[in-house]
Amino acid sequence: MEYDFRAIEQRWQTRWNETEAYKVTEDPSREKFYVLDMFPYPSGAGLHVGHPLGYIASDVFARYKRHQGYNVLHPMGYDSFGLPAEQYAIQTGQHPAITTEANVARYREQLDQLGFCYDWSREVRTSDPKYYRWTQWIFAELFESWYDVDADRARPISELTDALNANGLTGVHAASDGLWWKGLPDGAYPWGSDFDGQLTAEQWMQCDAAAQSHILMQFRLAYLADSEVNWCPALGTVLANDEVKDGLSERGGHPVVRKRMRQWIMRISAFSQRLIDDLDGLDWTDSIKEAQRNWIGRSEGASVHFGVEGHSDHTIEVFTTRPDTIYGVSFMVLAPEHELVEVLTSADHREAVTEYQQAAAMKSERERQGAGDHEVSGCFTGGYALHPLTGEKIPVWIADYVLAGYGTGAIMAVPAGDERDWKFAKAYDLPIPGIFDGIDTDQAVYTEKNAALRHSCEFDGLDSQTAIPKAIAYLESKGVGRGQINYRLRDAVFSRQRYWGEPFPICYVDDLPQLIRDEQVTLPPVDAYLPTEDGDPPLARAQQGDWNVNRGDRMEYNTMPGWAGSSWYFLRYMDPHNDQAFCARDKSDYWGQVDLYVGGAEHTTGHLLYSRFWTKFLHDRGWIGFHEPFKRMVNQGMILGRSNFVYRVQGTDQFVTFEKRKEYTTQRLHVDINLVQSDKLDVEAFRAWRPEYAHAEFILNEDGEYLCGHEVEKMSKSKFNVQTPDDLVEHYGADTLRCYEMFLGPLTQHKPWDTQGISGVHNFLRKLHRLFAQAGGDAHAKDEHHRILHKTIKKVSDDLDRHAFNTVISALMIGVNELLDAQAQNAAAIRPLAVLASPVAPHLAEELWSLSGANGSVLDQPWPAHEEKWLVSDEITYPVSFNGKVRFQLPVAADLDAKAVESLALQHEKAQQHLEGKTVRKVIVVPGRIVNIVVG
RNA sequence: GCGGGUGUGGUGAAAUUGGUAGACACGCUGGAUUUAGGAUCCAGUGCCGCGAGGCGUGUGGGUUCGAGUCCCUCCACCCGCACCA
Repeated sequence: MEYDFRAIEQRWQTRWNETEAYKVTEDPSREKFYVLDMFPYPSGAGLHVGHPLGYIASDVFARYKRHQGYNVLHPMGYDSFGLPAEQYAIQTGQHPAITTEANVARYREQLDQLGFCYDWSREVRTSDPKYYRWTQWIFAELFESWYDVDADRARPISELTDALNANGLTGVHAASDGLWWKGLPDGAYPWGSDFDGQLTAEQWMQCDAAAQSHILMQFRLAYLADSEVNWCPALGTVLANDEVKDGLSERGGHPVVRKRMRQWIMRISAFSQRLIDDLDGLDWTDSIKEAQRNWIGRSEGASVHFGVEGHSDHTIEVFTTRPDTIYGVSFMVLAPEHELVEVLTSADHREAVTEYQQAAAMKSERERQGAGDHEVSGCFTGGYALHPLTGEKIPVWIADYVLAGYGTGAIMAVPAGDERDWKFAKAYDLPIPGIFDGIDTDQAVYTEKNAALRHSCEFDGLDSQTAIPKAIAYLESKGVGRGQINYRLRDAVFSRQRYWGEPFPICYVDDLPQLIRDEQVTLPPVDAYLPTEDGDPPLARAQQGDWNVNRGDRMEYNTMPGWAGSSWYFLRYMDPHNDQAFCARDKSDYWGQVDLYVGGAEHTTGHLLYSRFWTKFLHDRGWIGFHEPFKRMVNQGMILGRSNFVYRVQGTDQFVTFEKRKEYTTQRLHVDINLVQSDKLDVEAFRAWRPEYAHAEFILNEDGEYLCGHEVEKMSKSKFNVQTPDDLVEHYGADTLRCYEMFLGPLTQHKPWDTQGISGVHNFLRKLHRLFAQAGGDAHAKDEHHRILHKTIKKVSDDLDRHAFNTVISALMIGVNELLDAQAQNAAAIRPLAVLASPVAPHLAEELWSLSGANGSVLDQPWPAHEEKWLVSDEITYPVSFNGKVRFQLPVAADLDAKAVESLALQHEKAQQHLEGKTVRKVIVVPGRIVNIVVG
């Protein structure tokens, strides 16, 4: 009987659908296991062979856990809001929902043919109003929350209002921008210009409702503020930092400039320390954890206040990680945007300063940060700061290299100990006070921390490690500074000027945002998906009657960013149809954290950070019982494509074969891999491929063939090297593709895609099928068959436990080969093999299970346990080595002790040859492993 | 520059705690069968050597009876971050 994979796969997929084999429900009597894939954005291109790699791995693991008796949650859905559908809508006028629907259908078809064990009844789509209703709800909860720094958790805003009514801000540490009152609009507030943020209850009560609302806005976790954003004129939208690469938009590669806009912002910075600390408990790779830490960018140091000469009402606050070097300060630098530049600039420097500021503002982020070459530029303000310890006058400069967005936007420059300060001092001929004993900092900067300090008064003779805490204490005692921890992580801009995203449940009354909580706001239809002529986002095009809810003076026109919906989707799978809550607490208590999260490592830093942030928030507010979403994560490597090239002779229609390309001046062009077989080009197909090649002529090799060049690179449409799973499933079946992708190599490694090897895996499945097809009930099962089977059970189980899917396939191949050689024909005896194969080849496994005469579905079978008695053998073959080089094999009884093995080894005739004329210095016998004889 | 990772046959790779390096596959070579094959089966296949044997896990060193595995040095490549005070 042949292995008819088409019939088999069809039959069992139908059966699974009929029996709802993969539907799961909460069952407190069983332990749960949650296996999650990073859900895809349904792009128009469909899946290529790289996409399913992670899905297959997680599917294999989910099935394995199911066999082990776990109640396995393994859902799938779509991150279906996004830019490509919107761009397509702009070009064609087609509503993005239609495009998305079509793409989702295509994805589903491709996923279905691979036989995944997803519980599709739990499917989610972020663009479905029934889903984004709850994304909006979480936003609303964030809006209605503040961060209590002392309790280190988020709390309802009503509790802050209560505190303000009672005691003002006294005794309350609410996370905010440090100078929160500066963010208030101009208006009547019951305090003067010397207000320092210590709001009293009286002051709070004197504010009218609007003023109070503005004050509360400074503390909400989702708040409105003017902020400098990455504005992409071509896309008409704001981009997150991780959507900008080298000053260009990641999607489309359009220029990005900085612009101040009123935006919704998420106060993720309040969670910085927890986002760092909680990494320790996660089973993620070091590189992913390190990327999280880098992104958050904690640094310890001190904030120090410098006086301003002639302006006793101002101080310049700086952040430094090296307060010990404070006596080495010879100048200060402010970011060009720093608010004190106005104050400090003297009349004779005003023109130059203004010019420098303008030049800096004109530059894009890209030019300012420069692609590697950090040119020194700056401008003296003419103003002076006063050293907080010596009272010395210190010139104040402005320069590009100080960033407005980090720290306080100002630094104390210590050229002796900081590379950038040193370069700046050299460029502008500023003094470099030597503060390190025995080190000539005129010649080179010294950034290490080992040297003793000098010319530093109370810190003289100390190394940095010792001096830093002393310096902080000293600054504190003088009232000019304090220890401080700084984070690079900035609050996340949450507004996008796009159509295809979640609308905010917000309207404005007198420019004050009002939450809409009693009714869901859904996306209104618009006549075009572009900004308005006034530059408002596309939603501003909606007419009054187009909104299903229309309140206040106007609705919010922005939509939420892509990461909104993807930050909590793992929770919705637990309770996907709940219309009373985003997820019932008893459901999230049962399913809990994701036990295994599988996805690519690319672009995940932001996703993980935001998802962890929202999880912590929902936990703080008591909506869920855990504070990290993904306990364990595995990042699959990228599958690379193998591209083919043709070589066009410059300026002609002639194409020269790979071997002769050097004889001409040629242009290397990607050619569709479907026109190439084993690097040989089908020249007729090539002519037919594109009109410009219709008259192509070919310079062939000796064999009369056109040979293409090749290279391994990322799979992409533009490189014509995309392999879709569809052809392979058609040709070999889903089980073969599944096994092959697993067999390719370690899951986490990048690897080139090469279909040549697929026949080997297909062959294995055919042999497996043959093994069961020829087995009968009355054949005799020999001990050897049991030994092979139990060895395989152990190996496959161990390898699955450690996610070594490639060797799972190898182990099964070995088992099948050996059982065929040993003529194992007893159906009952080989039956457990069907269960072993079930995670990787589920369709065939069902077929084998039924071929072996068993009832029911293989899915419901417990995972076989190996029996130790079949693994022990009564004979062991020792490799015997001399000085570490193996010379012969020595079979002995397994229960022989080391001494006896040693003497047998030494007596062996081959041993005698190697011992001739030499003395035995030592004999090492490692029981069960090896014998090593040291001679000399 | 900083951080993370990877270097093993012609190719993808295996070797889980230091114990026979190259399992399992692909490819290749030879053979059988076949009208033919990109089908099937058998044998061979790390390199050098007729052979005995020697050499082999990016480089150089170290620890050890024994190193792909542990330590140090250097090299190459990939990924991430990057004027972060």
